[in-house]
This record gives sequence, C-alpha cells and structure tokens, in this order.
Amino acid sequence: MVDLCASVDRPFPQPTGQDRYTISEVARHTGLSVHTLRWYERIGLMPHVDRSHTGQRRYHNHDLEWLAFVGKLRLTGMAVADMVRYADLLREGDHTYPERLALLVATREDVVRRVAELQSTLSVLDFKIGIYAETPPAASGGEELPA
Amino acid sequence: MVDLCASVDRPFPQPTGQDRYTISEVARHTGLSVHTLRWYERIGLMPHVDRSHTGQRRYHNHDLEWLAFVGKLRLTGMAVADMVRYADLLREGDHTYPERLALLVATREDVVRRVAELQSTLSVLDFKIGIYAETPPAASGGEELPA
DNA sequence: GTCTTGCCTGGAGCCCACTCCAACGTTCTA
DNA sequence: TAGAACGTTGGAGTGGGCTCCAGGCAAGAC
Repeated sequence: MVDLCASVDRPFPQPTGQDRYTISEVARHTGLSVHTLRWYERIGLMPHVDRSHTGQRRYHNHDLEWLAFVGKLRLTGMAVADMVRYADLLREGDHTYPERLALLVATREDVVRRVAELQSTLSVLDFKIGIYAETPPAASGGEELPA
Repeated sequence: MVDLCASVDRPFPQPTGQDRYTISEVARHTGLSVHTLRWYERIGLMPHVDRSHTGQRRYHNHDLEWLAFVGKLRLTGMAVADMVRYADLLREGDHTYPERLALLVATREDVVRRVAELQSTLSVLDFKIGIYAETPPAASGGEELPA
C-alpha cells in the first residue's frame, strides 16, 4: 500500500489522527507494552506493520483498529494461539469464512457461559459478605472452616 | 476433631455421604486432579487434611465444602495467592475479620467489572457475527483487515 | 509370594503470555 | 561532536498454575 503521508517523516510525538504512529505511541494508546507489540508481530497476531525508511515501525489507523479488536478478544479470555488462528484465516481469504464464523460463535458461547459462572460466584460472594455484615466481628457465626 | 466413622477403614470406592473420602474420590467429585489437591495442601490453600492410620489423606465433608468455595473463588479469577491469603486470615482468627471482608468485597467488585467487560466483548462479537451472517462468503464487505 | 492398584513425597518440568536483555542503529538537541 | 531518547533484533528469563516423575509403601486378589 502506498503511504500518502510520507512527505515528512515526522520522528516524534504526535497527538493521534495522523495515521502514522511509532511503537511507543501505540503502546501508550493501547496499554500494551512495546515488548508485547513486537511479540504480537513475531507470533503472527499482527500482520505486516509498515516501516519508516530507517526500518522503524509505523503503525496506521487500521493497525490500531485491529489491535482494538484483538484487545476485545483478549478480554473474552480467548487464547493467543486462537487469535493467531483467526488472523491466519483472514489472511487466507474468503474460503475460510465458515471457520472464522465458527470461531466467533464458539467464542461468543464461551463468553456467555463465563458470564453465567461469574454471576453464580457473585451470589456466593454476596452471601458471604452478607454473613460478614450481619455477624459482629467477635462471634464468627456461619464461617467457612480452616482449622 | 474426633472421627466418628473410623471403625472401618474402608479402603475403596464409596458413594459419597460417608464423610471420609480418599483423594481420588475427591478428585472425581471436584474435578480437580489429585496432583492439584496435593498441591493446594502444600501451598496452604487446603488446611490440615485428616490422615488414615497408614498416612493416606481422608477428606471430610467440610473439606469438600471448602473446596467448593475455593472453586467459586477460582471462577472469579482470583489469584491462588490471594485465596491462600484468605485461608491464612481465617486461620488467624477473628481479628482478621475486616481484611477478609475487604478481600471479598474487592473480589466482588472485580467480578462486576469483568462481567461488564465481557458484556462489551459480547456486543463486538455480535456485531462481527452479524456481518458474517449478512455478507455472502464471496463478497467480504466490512472485514477487519489482515494484509 | 507377586501382581495390581492406589497412595505417599519432594522436586522437576510444562505451558502460557508476556517481559527483559545485550548489543547496536538512528535522529534530535545543544 | 556528544549525549539523550528512541528504535531495532533474537533469544533468554519470569510468574502463575498446574502437571508429572521417580522411588517407595500398603493392602487386596490370585
């Protein structure tokens, strides 16, 4: 892809909106470390990041969007290997469409299940917290157990 | 604590309800591996498990209850180290009451935050899945990106 | 007796997702 | 021209949460 903004190779800070970011800017923006950004690239989770004429990474807005999506997948608890799989499928083209959809649907089901699990832990926690709230510190009533 | 069921040292399977379980029975019951059960004990997450006269572990119902609670904490995503901390606090007695309560409340807040995060990933997933559902495989319309 | 099954122990090993390191290059500021 | 600040690489290290292993004991079945 031709870089339309290459006239000035602006080397430093840059308040966003320029579609040409250094690795540390992206780190600040995404909350990922520069280590992690480079690692994502090495393992194939981040496709072909553009480089400046001196070989430094220059991220574009579409890279930030991809990273945002990856961030969401990370929040779902999806394994990094599976995200790499998804990225691979995208690269491979249209015929991988069913597998990609299946991956997303499976992930969605996972998330729904995990939400339910968390809700169940919430009721246990609320029950315990309720006991603590009712019971004066001295008289430990319905307590768990440790000897 | 005196073991009221010790007359017969029943060596094998045992359908639950006897308040005297071998490690493999507990593993089956909890879904944890025997390795993990021993490991929990080593790191102080499991207090003083009773032993048979030959030195084998004999779990009681209160141990199963504790393990069930630990299982819930595990589902919350609480670190094992924090669970150990909680177990330690219980052992230390009533004066640790405020810290225990604080731990549970903090965990609860964590869970609530995680549920919100998961809900937000759900809407992203649904959006993507929607795109896949609308778009015929051939014409990949609003796709993410990988080059 | 010996075979099998189940249990014991301490310590090593494994997988995941980073995280850091050494050695070096590039560019801006003074 | 020097120094600071940022960037590059491949490979090693870290921490969490298990997981496995070797070597051995105990007890029922044949």
